[in-house]
Amino acid sequence: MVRAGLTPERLTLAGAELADEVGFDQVTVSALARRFDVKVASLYSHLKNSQDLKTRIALFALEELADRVADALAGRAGKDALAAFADAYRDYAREHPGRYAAARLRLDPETAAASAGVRHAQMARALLRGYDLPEPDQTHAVRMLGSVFHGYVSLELAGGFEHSAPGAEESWAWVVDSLDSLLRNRTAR
Amino acid sequence: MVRAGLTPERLTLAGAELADEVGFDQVTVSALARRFDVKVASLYSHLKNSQDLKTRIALFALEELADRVADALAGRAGKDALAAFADAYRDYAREHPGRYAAARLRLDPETAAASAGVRHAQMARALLRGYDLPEPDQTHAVRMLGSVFHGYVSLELAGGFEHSAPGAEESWAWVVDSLDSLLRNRTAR
DNA sequence: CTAGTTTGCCTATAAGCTTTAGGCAAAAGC
DNA sequence: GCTTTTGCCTAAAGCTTATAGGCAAACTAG
Repeated sequence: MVRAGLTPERLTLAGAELADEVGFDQVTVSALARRFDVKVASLYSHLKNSQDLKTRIALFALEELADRVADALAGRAGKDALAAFADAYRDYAREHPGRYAAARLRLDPETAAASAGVRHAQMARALLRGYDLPEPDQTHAVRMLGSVFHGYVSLELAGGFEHSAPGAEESWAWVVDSLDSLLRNRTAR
Repeated sequence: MVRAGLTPERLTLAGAELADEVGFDQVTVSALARRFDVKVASLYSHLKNSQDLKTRIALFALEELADRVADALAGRAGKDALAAFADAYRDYAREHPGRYAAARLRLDPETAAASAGVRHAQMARALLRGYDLPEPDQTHAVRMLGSVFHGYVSLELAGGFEHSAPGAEESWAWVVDSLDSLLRNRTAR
């Protein structure tokens, strides 16, 4: 019989695609095996277990998202950078809802410290340099940006803005604009 | 044999408690049956299925949280009301992480329309009356508040603020303060 | 190029969760 | 007290995770 050519990397990528299609919490070792037309047990040579698969997908998504954000940020500053950062985040979540959900998986501290999550934090700080905030305000601001972006995207994906006007797009612009003026104000104090 | 006295209400409450103990996504019909020392099949006379259980817990949590927010808001206005609203939200999530997660379950439109989710939206709008925003800004602001509160709480629960200074408490105060001044500024325009 | 080793996917199996069908006894109604 | 209703039961099937052990394909050496 011909071998399927399974590797942790291919399984992770396929898992990410599966997550986007059916939702991250519907990603199972069984479903992944079906997708490769292979018996379930075969995957356990490449993955420790189901949790391992999910962690790999999460790390993959964190990397991919960090790359996108980095691209978006390149050569921009101030409000322009803020909007690019925000959009990169939101667009990724809308294009890849399953991967986005994966990126929110709680990782154990060591795994998190070695993940692209670190880059995310660094980029947020780089972005905020344009607003010249003293500590601890900068940290507060990093947390606020993370909260707003994650919160908005998560409510939007959950369909929270679907059944009312104005559209999610307009509110997003308003929110980004508000954050910009907020940060500029905080600088001035 | 003595009957256990199962009802949908008791099962929902026990399910909420279970969610707080082990996490909302670990709530299973099996675990609930164990908790009542009853066979699994017995629960299916009271619950349509596993999804039904989760929906009931979600609706319960939405009600409970709405009650708390209403209490917190009573007799307050302006920044005082904003802080009370924010704290009610965050405190509930920290006391009842499982119920909080349940409250974020995606409901089908009809169920959502009949849920306490409606009250949440109304209270947010009531809160914002103190800032005197014209439409569509008020809607944008409702969405922003929801995003920030949900985002912050969700990141905090996920342990995102655990391994760095300053504490989550201080950033929360900063965020609430920022939102207040942001909203006051928006009014002035 | 063939013999030995490693590797990859297999079958078999067990245990847990969901859900349905049908049974029997406790509680409620008359 | 007798009947009806209700509540929890056993049984069973299908799906998931996970482990153990087998056989053949692919690599590695001589």
